[in-house]
Amino acid sequence: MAPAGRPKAFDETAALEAAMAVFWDKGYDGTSVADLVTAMGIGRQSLYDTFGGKRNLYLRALRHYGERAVASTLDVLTGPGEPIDRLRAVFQNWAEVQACPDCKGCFMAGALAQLDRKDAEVCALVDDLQQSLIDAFASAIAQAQSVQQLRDDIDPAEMAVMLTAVGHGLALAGRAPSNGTTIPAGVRATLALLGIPIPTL
Amino acid sequence: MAPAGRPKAFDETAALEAAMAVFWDKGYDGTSVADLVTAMGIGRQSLYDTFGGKRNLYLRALRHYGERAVASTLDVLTGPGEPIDRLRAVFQNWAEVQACPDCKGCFMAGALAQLDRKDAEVCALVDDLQQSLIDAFASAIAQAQSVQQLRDDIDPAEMAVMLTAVGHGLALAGRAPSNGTTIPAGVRATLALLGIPIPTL
DNA sequence: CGGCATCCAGAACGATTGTTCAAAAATATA
DNA sequence: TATATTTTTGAACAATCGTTCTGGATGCCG
Repeated sequence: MAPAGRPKAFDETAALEAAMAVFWDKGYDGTSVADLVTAMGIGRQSLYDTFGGKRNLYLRALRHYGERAVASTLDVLTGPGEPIDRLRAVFQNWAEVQACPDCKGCFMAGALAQLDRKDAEVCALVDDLQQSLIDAFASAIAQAQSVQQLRDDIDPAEMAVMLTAVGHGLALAGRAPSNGTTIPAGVRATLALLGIPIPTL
Repeated sequence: MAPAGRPKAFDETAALEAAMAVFWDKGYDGTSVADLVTAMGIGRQSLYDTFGGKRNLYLRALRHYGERAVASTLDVLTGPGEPIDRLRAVFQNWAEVQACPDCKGCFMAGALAQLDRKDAEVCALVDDLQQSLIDAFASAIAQAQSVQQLRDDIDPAEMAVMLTAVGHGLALAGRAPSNGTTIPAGVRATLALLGIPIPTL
């Protein structure tokens, strides 16, 4: 049953994504609630009623990012197609996303770097996302190895850790102004090192 | 000629390193000048007289980090010994440093992630440090390739970008609580992928 | 219609921020 | 000793922060 009263005049997830964009761009401490309300296009009171304050809003934005961006690469890794093609697709996608001039890196990586490590809630959330990424990588790697598409002298779990580290490192480099040339170079070297043929990048 | 007057009662570089530790741990926005003066053990006025405020102090801490930590791995990369041994030494050193329980990752990586990208001064400083790291890696890689210690089918510059990305990614992961197992795993996979034999890690 | 839930605008809250001012105490050089 | 410079302590600055309160307008439900 719908509650009696005036319905929300704004799309909650749209507002959440707007907030995520601001946090993504300026970091947690760098964004004020004034920035948020103008970017989200809602009143300050609505922000507190709906999201419960700045910190809760940030946590929701982080979860939303996990359900969107992380889940999308998760889908690619566990999707159909040859396992080696899925691995290549992930890195190619990352290269495209991160090399754009106004790229802001990875929201999760930024959260990992700038948030208080003693904040248990954020640490747990980020750890979960990162672990699910590593697991998906590991299983795709194991599949590729089992069909002789990838050298099998390296433990899939350890290789998965390394590949996510590459992703995070490139996402960090994506914040620098010179990302247009460094990101594709890093992706190219990674794929070459894995023995994955590259069409053109 | 020494200036007439009461000499400084504190060691300037020691205070700078204390400030760097705080910035390193809590980030720029996360540290207040009150945190700084207590950690540095000096008066608030002395901080402004000697370092010229919070922002200048942060810039000096960043430069100091560049002259210490970055320069030390630079020395290893360009130092004596077989080129492949120097590459391995760098990663082993990183693994040791980052896997300790209270590791704070890489100061430069943190600066890259949390500082305003529009801050030209910080961007230029970090870019310089990163580029010098990449260059040192590239030349060590090229040397290793020229003596058949490393596969030579990959461009040294691109491989260097990838390796620094791995370093930054692992430094980011080093901030997470589970760094004790993930960091050595990532380093192991990286060295194995390069075909560098690993003693025991 | 009448109550309820939401919206917006704006003022105000206390707390903390980075920074500066002021005066007394300390120690070097001349 | 006298002068100059720095140190320390403590107070105060204006600005911004996240948050809450107030009031009035709006629209769905029963």
